[in-house]
Amino acid sequence: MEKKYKMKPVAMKPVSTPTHPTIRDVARKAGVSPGTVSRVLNNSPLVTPLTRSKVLEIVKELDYHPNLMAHRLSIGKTLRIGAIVPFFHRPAEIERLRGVVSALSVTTYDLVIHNVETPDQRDIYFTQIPHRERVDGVIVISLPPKEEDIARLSSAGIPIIFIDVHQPWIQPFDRVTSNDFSGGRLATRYLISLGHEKIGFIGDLPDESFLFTSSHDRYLGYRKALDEAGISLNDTFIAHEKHDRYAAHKIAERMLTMEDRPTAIFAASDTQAMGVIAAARTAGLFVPDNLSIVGYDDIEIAEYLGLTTVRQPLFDSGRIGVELLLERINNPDREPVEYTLQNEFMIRTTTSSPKHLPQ
Amino acid sequence: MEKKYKMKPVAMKPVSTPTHPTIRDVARKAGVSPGTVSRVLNNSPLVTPLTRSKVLEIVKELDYHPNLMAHRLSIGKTLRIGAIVPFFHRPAEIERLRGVVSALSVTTYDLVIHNVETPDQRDIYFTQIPHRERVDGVIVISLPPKEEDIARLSSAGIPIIFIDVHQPWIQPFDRVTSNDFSGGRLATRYLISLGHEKIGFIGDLPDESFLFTSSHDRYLGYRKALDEAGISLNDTFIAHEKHDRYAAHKIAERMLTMEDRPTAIFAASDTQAMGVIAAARTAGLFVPDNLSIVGYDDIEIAEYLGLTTVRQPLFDSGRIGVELLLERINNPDREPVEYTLQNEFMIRTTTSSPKHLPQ
DNA sequence: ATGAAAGCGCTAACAG
DNA sequence: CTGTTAGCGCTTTCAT
Repeated sequence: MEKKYKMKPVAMKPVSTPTHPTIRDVARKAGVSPGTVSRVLNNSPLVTPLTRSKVLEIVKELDYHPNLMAHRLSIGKTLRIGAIVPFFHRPAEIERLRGVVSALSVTTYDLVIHNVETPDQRDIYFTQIPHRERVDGVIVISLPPKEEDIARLSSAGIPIIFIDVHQPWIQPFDRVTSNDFSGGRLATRYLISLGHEKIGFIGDLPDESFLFTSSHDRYLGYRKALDEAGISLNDTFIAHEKHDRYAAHKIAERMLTMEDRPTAIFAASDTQAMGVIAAARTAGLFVPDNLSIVGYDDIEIAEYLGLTTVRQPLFDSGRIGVELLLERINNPDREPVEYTLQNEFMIRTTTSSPKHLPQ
Repeated sequence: MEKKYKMKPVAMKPVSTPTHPTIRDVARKAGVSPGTVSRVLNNSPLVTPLTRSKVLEIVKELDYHPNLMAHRLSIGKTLRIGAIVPFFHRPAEIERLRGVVSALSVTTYDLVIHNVETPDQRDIYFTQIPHRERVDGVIVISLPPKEEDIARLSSAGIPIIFIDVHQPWIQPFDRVTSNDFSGGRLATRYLISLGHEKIGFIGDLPDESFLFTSSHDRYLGYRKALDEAGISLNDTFIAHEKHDRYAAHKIAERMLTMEDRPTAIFAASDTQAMGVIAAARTAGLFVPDNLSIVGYDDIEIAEYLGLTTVRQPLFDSGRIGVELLLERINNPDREPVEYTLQNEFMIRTTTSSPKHLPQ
């Protein structure tokens, strides 16, 4: 009755579904109780060295591995961190993610990545992810929630850290930021200090769907610096285009072939600065003698290109974001903090004083 | 006895640890059994439309979300896919990962990423990850296991797919590949067809630690094409350097300033081709008139640079990898398959017939 | 220091 | 169709 297949004991693929040893198997074989096995596995001090070593021996012998899901259900934590990140192939986001991955890799937390490329996806993730039944905390990178999402997010009661998000309504949350306005001002001031007065700006289109603010803030910094230097704004030197090398290239080319062209261009990102560099070449302009170029971000390729740029600590933003998040997980009642990272200005070879060519 | 704190029922921060509604709460409030709630949640056809809607109503009212860990423990699956990927900031790996993320985003599986930057990490992940208690399947990207790992990997009995791994000892596993040898041959043949005979090659250093083969296979393809065309190998036209723009730049510069320099260079990756482009500029050579350049991969920036290159379907490799993996998860006994993706040759503007300059 | 037993929240027979 | 009842594998009091 009990052994229908007694005659063919090896019949049903015994290998392909090898039922894994559980904590009970270990316990039985070690001659202890499951509780004790659990204790040694969790480094409880309440076990005799002898039993501990005995248990560990059996663990090795059976090649036992604890069941993750059972563990997590039992302790009431998911040990998962969700990351919501837009355009996760972009160099700057990748660099932030690397910081996150790196910091998380030395913990027991898993990272669950959600890539956002459309506003729809953004909305989905912002409503679905932040539930304690799914993750213990979430890291939002460069992606502002809508103001109307805030209530839900905070009532979800789950720790959230915003990296590179500046909307005022996220103040109830932890955040790590850097100052785009001052970065933009810094870059522009440097060009001014070099003697430039005709300074162009190329940044992103005003963004309705994602509410990104970086490019605009850098633009405001640019205006501020000009204003402080008493240089009046020239609209033909200012362009807002898609965040994209091509678009930057095209518009820079137009700008550089004007009668009265800028002698320097501040691009709101290194990606766009690359477009400007190429445009200079197309226009027959030497960098930096005929045109100075400053970028923003200091993505990996910037150094290779010799691009002068405003370096924001991308990797660190991810790393520190994780740290703050884990702190909050352990101490949910702490006041929200904002951790501001300092930019660094990287002077390389795409900038110089304007050389006056023989007319 | 049972209610020690009867007099102070609201005392201990009731908000910061809001105990979430469980399936029982829903059941009770809806006047049904937990089983029934579970059924509607899992779209079982065995529920009356009436009770279903009733239950769903309560679900919404209570803002109930099922506990992931409990669900997964109960069904005996982790619903997790592990990805082991080296140098996950590199454009080609990112593109593969994007394919993976994209394919997984429409499933219930989570992706757990493990970034490998050292042989140690590789070893750790190859021994720890592949356990059914942790993930339901694993995707290995561009990272060959050592031969000695194979036994453990297959005896772990967990579905694994290798993307871009060519070692013969992984044949027991599913894999998606593209043919680097034929890609290298293709690129070189094209240059030959253009009339080039002095064709340089710049590829990676022979790699001891990770056993990467792509660069070497492309090199073999290069040699094959030359051989087929009856062109004899010139050692001074061949360089193996770190996988890196700088290194490629430097070595290309040396190559291009030789007395007898190549008229074309095939770089084993677009990244290295970028170094060659820059070196040409440094050396005062116009591309393509004075120097033709072919890359490999077709990473995003290649199109922008107008780089002629061998396109391998990176995104698709990830996407298809996921598909094959999920198929195997559902059908563990299927024969191992190899899915070979076709390369595509992208002719752009860095290649032309060699122009004979006036000596 | 260790064992026994209850329970984490869900699913899946099994009855009815 | 729905309710009841065992688990899934681990942790954690509570006794001893």
